[in-house]
Amino acid sequence: MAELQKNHNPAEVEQKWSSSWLSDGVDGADASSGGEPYCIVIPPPNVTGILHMGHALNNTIQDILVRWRRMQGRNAVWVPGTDHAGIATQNVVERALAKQEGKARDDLGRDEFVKRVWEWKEQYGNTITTQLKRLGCSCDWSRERFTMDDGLSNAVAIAFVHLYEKGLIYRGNYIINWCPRCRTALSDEESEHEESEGKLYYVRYAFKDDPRKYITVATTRPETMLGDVAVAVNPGDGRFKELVGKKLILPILNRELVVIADDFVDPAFGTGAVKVTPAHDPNDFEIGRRHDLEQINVMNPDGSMNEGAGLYEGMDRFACRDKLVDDLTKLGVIEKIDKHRNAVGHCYRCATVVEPRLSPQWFVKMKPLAAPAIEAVKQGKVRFVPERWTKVYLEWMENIRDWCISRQIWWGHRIPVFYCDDCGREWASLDAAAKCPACGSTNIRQDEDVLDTWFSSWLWPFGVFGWPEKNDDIKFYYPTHDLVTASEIIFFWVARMIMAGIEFMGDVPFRQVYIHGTVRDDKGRKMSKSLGNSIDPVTVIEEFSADALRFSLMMITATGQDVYLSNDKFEIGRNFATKIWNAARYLQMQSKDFSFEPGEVSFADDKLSPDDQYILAGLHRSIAACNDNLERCRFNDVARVLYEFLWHQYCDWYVEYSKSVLYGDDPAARNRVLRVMHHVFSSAVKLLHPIMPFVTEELWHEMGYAKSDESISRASWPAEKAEEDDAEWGISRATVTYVANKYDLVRVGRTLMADYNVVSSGKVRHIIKPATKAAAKQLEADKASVHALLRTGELEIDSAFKPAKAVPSGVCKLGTVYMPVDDLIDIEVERNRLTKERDKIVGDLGRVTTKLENIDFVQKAPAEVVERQKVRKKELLEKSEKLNRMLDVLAG
RNA sequence: GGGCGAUUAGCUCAAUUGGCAGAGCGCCAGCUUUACACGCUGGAUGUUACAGGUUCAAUUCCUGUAUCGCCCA
Repeated sequence: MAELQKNHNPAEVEQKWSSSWLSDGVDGADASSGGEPYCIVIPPPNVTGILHMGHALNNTIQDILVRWRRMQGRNAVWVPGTDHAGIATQNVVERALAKQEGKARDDLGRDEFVKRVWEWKEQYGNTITTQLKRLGCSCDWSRERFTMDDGLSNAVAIAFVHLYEKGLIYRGNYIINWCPRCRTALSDEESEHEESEGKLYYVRYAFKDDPRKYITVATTRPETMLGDVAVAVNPGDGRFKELVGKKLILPILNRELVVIADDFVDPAFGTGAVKVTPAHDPNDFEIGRRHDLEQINVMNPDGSMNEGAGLYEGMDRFACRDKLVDDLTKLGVIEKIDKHRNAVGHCYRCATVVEPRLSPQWFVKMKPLAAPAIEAVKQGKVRFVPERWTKVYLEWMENIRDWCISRQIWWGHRIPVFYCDDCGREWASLDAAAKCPACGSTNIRQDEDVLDTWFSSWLWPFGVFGWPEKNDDIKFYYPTHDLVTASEIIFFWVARMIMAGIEFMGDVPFRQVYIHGTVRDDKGRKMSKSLGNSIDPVTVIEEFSADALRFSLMMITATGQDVYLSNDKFEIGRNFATKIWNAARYLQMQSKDFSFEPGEVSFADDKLSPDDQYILAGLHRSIAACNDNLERCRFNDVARVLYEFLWHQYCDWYVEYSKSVLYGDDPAARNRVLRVMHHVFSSAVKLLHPIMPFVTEELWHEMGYAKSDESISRASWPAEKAEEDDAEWGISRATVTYVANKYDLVRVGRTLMADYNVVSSGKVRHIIKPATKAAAKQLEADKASVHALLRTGELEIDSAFKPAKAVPSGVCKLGTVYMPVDDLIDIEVERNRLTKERDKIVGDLGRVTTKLENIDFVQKAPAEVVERQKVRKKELLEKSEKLNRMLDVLAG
């Protein structure tokens, strides 16, 4: 064994293993190897993306799951890939084009522009996957997919044609969410509502037959009045009863409007009369259809006013609003302008205010797809963790609306629908036909639009395996097991994948959905570029290490709760890695002439010391706790268990104990302790591997645990042992309890030293007066360990000890600890100390006694709980008596 | 307007089926203890947001209030 370097050098170590894993393909998986499958598909990050903390959290969790399952012996695969992110990517390339060449996409034409996007993707599109590799993600990179690659493009076309022919895809002229900056339609989910302070304008529309009379309508978007065709009132609203059917004159444009009655109108909102603009508002659109009203579009795709807006033509919609309000004021028809809070839709890619716009678009009919997907979740075929998200999912699914899937951009899967300009035939097809299937004309063309990016990602869990091929991979790995994502994506992606899985594969795409929290800054704000409060994971990796980033994230992320991050949090993981490194160094230094091979280790033939038994039992409980918490996606508990075990059980106690043996001269004992240490340490390193892959891999090799250089990620996960199994190695429950009490006793002794400031004098002497004969026997047999742990100059165990004079002392279950310090004792200080402790004990005793005197408690509480209180009372009583006796000595 | 979540030590968070409220960081005191100062030892710190209720027993279950956050309309 070569000696470990004094300090852990994560930058070097992580770089080394990262490339080693990639070149050896240790993370690859293969259906033909059989076994029990375990599969995760990555939520494909945008190809334009760079790693942010949300990704770091999301992918760390997936990596933990997949590494754990792999070590358990499952045939585990994690399929990576990226998403072509239509709008976002097109925006990026358009911006670059404008900046570098001063050109717009129209200057290049469709084919050339798409070519440029591919070039961009080839050059920059691997940024995020490279970063995921630095994070340590054990994806099977040979399976990397892209939503625009041939396989997935084929899947998209097949899915489209299938739904089209089934009548679940239709084209129609409806009000959709339009982003004037991206100049495309968006789905409802892509329009993010944000509450803001707006205004409510009250405008008077005069009657045609009597211009002195008018109806006042209220609107938040006055510019749309240029497209007004009616004014609507509620049919039950007495105020307007006589006015229905009368004609009004629209100010400015002087268009004739009719007053209509429609149930939709809320008499309590505004004035009870609303203007109706069927081409610019979804509700007005519906009213218009019911009343057969004209649809007048007054805006261009870029958000400027068109010729329908009369003299406002060419103005931007917001400039038009100002000017129009100005002009209306001059006309004297603005009654008032109120402040009004309302939620306005914003484009999720560029935050531009979304414009409701009438346009021909493609839609997926969702209700028939949603029904079985609702049923699947209700039947538990897919489980949400935490469970509360089930309700959010069901709520949305039960009120689902049709999905607008066409986008007026060039980067994406082009809609596979063709039109014949001669006979008007429309058909969907996988291949571009040469002529019209109906009339044979060659005067045909393909639809110009592309599909929503989510129309390809909803096929991801089977598309990545080559669907519609029925190959071995898809048969073996589908349905996948866990899906890990954030709550923001439930509607966009999770729900749609469930629908697609059932529709196209006949089964749900995954069994469990783990929804993790959102990463926020330490003030609770979402991390965002514009706020400038993001912490860049790559910087954290460089400053602290990927292991530190991963461990820290897990340590502070409560299940499904949001994470509050600040830079100093990463010290947790860094310090922990260093601690483990040093524990390894110590063990290595002690093992110069000792070799250890992990695997089937048995201590059945050893006479294990109490400390040995305690640490082995602790390991067994920790393995069980890790498994249990991993099963339940309680990753912070996994991290906590390992931190506590390795640091506070193994390092604080066992390593310290080991010094009493390893620096001694009993070769058999040395051998036994080294075997225990290596077994415990190598097992713990394996348990830690899913969270901290790099440092554990390094130690696995450096400590000589790796058989024929095999990666720790392929080592077997430690076998779980129940408490009753401990007996096989002679580990007894009583001894384990004794050791816990011994550590208490040691702490009492150390406190005496700290209180009297004699910690490093080396001259101090401790005397233990055991509480019972059994304790005396145990302590006597275990004296060397107690002596070493206490770090005292001299230790006596004396059942007959009676202090002749005042001696600093402390009490615990195993007995009383005395520390004679001639001349040093300040009787007053000691009396205060003991009195304080005695008072606390007496207080506790009082509470326990009250409880036990309560007949209801004794009768109704479980016997076990009552028994525990009785035991506690006995202990407290003994302790208080001891303390009283010690106080008597002081007084004496 | 509807739904969900949160409120526990100075800070960030735990506390499993209701049964002695814990950890990390920070703070205080002391340590060149032969793996580790990214460390060791010891210590202090709580009206579990508020008001009721159920219960032998409530941080935990129920009702209401307040504040903050998120989602949907």
